[in-house]
Amino acid sequence: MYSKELLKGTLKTIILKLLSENGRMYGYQITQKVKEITEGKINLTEGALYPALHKLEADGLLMTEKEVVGNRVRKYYKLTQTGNSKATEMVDELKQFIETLKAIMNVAPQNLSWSV
Amino acid sequence: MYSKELLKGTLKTIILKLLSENGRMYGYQITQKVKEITEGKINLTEGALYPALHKLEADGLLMTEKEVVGNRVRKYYKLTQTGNSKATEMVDELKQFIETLKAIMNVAPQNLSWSV
DNA sequence: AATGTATACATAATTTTCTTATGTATATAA
DNA sequence: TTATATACATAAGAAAATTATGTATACATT
Repeated sequence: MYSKELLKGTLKTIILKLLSENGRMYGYQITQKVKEITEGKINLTEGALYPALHKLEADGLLMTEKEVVGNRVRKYYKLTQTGNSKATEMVDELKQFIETLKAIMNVAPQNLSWSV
Repeated sequence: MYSKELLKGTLKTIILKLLSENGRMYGYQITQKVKEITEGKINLTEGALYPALHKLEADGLLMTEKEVVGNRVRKYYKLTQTGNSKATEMVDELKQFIETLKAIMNVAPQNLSWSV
């Protein structure tokens, strides 16, 4: 498990990315999918996930469908049209940010600018 | 410029990494160095940087040296021994986290598990 | 002389976004 | 009946940023 604070700022992008691939998903399914893909290294907590989903819905990026499975109500989320383009945008930005971060993390140790 | 929220959670690691390479740096220099390495894509604000530096010092990861340059006092930060090992640790964790994020961002579109 | 920009530090108010804890409820296995 | 898994939700609190502001020096431009 990673230090929790690394996840900050990336949660919404992760949600949008998963929905853009899977069409529709419900909350618990998202937590399980993330656990699966990351081999348990990222564990989405409900206290982070549900408020994020509600925020994305309130912002018009997601829409919901309720479905009764067994004796329970599941709430499926899927991207709206706006959400779809926003997903592409945010995923692209995150990918670029990742490259930028790598640039920082891999700068050569010591300043070699004086060497010939 | 990236959406600001992406930086969340990575600032301290960036600071520690830069200090582990450059020996010692002062605040303003750190902002300029980040701007340079990232080609302006990441812009550290003072409101984020200085509190982070103070926190790292309070936690014993950084120590300071004041130096008068011209007519101004510069405050140089450098890693303590604890800070040094912590830097390595946090950089490693961030690198792994980056790989995990990439795994999420690059999962194949659509679920192909039914295909032979 | 005044204005703007760069350098250099700092902090306060506010907002965002998490963590942690808690609550409700069904289903199943031990 | 107890624990675990499934499934949702929210409230209290903490952490970490943004935005705004303040101080001060130095230099270039108007």
